[in-house]
Amino acid sequence: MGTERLSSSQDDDEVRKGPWTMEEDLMLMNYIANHGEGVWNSLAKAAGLKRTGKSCRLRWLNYLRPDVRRGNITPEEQLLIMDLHSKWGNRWSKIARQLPGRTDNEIKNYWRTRIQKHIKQQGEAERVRDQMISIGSCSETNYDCAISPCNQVSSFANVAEPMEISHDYFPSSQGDVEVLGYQQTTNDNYWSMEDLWSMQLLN
DNA sequence: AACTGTTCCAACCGCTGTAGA
DNA sequence: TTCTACAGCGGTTGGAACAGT
Repeated sequence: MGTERLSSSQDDDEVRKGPWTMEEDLMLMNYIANHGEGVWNSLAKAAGLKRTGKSCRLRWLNYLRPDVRRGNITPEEQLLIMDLHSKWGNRWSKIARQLPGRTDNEIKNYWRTRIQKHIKQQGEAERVRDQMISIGSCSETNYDCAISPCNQVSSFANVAEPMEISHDYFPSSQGDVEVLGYQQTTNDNYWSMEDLWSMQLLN
């Protein structure tokens, strides 16, 4: 990324990398508006862009396409992503096709950031639990550590590959709770929604 | 205000599948 | 059958933006 090159007479023949400039965007948009999409390598040359066809394709599909929607993934979309991911795993493009205007890249990024957050949170929770168990101070009445299903679905490190068991990623944001129509009302719930998903999938 | 850590996402890379010669 | 070019996909990374101290 940080490899963006400023144009110079020496670099004129080189392939540009890095962030797209407004001028490049306009060139690509104008060309496609006039000629339509085509073979991307020749399109890049014909449009006068010093980019690879691959780069042009990616820029168009993920950013410039008129019907592309970015940001503000709705709770409904969240739910659909979760559902489809449980069926198909990391088939981002397949999932994206079910969400009009969304790109595989965006869904992939969205998923990854959620997962990474969850790995961290769960990892910390497990470490605390382990410590509590090891010192024998785990209360049966107010702490869910003893037989927590979190210990069965060990971590997202495992989930990353076989995503089929990944429903336990449910983030704890309010929107998700609304989507689920399920709310944990007290702190003595032994099974979180994450855990319920895990159990369902393990069965 | 300055610094540091974290999050998010645009873009790249490498690989695979497919079509055509 | 093999080779080449291209499209498409999923994984990864770099850095800007943001949040916290």
